[in-house]
Amino acid sequence: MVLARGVGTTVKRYFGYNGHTDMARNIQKPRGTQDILPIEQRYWFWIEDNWRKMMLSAGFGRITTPTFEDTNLFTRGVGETTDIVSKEMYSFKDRSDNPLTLRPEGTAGVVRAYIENGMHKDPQPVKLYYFGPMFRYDRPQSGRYREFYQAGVELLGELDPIVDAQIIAIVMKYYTKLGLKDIVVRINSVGDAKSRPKIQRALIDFLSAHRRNLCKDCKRRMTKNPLRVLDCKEKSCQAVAEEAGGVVLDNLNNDSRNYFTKVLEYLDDMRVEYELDPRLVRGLDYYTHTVFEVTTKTGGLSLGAGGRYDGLVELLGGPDTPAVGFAVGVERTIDTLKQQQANVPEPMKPNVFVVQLGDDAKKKAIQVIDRLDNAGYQVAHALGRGSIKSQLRVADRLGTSLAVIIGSQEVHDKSVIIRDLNDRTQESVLDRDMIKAVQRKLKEKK
RNA sequence: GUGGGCGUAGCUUAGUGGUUAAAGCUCUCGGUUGUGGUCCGAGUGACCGUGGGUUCAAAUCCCAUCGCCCACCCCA
Repeated sequence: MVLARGVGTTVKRYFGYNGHTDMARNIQKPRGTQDILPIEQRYWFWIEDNWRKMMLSAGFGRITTPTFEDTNLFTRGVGETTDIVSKEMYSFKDRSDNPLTLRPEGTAGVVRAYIENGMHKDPQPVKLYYFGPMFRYDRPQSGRYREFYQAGVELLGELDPIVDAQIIAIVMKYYTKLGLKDIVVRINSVGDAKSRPKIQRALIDFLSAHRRNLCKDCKRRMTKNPLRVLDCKEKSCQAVAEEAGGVVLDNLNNDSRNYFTKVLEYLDDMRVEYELDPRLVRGLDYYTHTVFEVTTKTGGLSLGAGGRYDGLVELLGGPDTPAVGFAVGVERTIDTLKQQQANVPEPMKPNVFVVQLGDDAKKKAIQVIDRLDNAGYQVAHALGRGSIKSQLRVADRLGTSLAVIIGSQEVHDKSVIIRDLNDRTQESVLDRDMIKAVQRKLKEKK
């Protein structure tokens, strides 16, 4: 036996063939992507349905933009120095050498559509929402994927602190409606375009003075993107970052400060619970004024983030237009729903199961299924199975409480058996009374 | 891009050099006529991630590689 095994090994080595060719090797999903199986879909329905309902009732219209766009949209819009653009984009050339990129975020595309479709000529503000996949070449880890979904909302064409507050209020209401507990929105202001240079200068001055206390990443960030030092997690930087947050607020110009104060006032009036976080900074270049991020109170990954971006429309070739938006991180929100064991509705169970025995009964079953379906019932069956036993086992597994059973006797009698799967009682009714009988039985159960 | 952990059946795992790789769950069939959940019986199911090496002998030891998970960076 040992010998036989040895021979097999020899053959394998000699021919270099192990029964499978390279072509037969199983293909796996690309790194950082996921299959969302039927059992998971209840969460996705829940997220999406609530988003749609909330947005529509708040007067936002759905917009669907392309999954890929001209690469320049993102390099210009998101900012060349950002990590997203510099190292996380799925960029490629199509067969005509057009430079394209799978969208890494949703706002740039919406703004492009706003401009391209002349929506700046519509009554302002223009209120839009979307739901769809985004792509970033990240290293996957918990709550992070290369293809991930965002539910987003954008309000363009209005500069008023009330709309910032409204967006925040509406997304907090959304998270609450999903069933999440202990969530909080952290909020900050990064100043308007005019106060930006002053803030930058003050910040660089301040950081330079404390250079020796900064980590090497922050020394690099200091000049390139000083705001980013504020949310450095390096312990050595914490103290400096804390103070630097104050530097930003101190250097807001009057407009920015007043704007921010107003936003906070409105939030208080709306009784939205928020946390002022002078160190909150967003990773995209286009933000101005208000920035905010939603997390659970225990911290962790952000469930969504947003802010005001008054310069973006103009930057992308449109008229000078203020705007504010927010994006929900769908996977992270679902993770949190699970962690908190939130009450997410289960998919509808079938309420009637049709069992058939024999060829004639199977043909009759098709008609019975159709009648039940037309009467509005969720009908399940296992027409491919023969025995009553295996069919009823399926009915059990599905959790159906009522079965309609058809054998050759019933075909002959123009009747069906209606069986209550909970109390194991059953009765025979004529075909023409079937719907009525089913209706009565299901009513009893409620 | 950097660091750590892990890859055995669809799932959860046992098996650390020696017969034909083991179990639970799942799945399929059956437990005498046309009746399910529990129970009982049987069966299907494993390129032991992949490639190479060491050895008489490798799931087990070594190297490489790929994949998954986690953390950093960054971000939703």
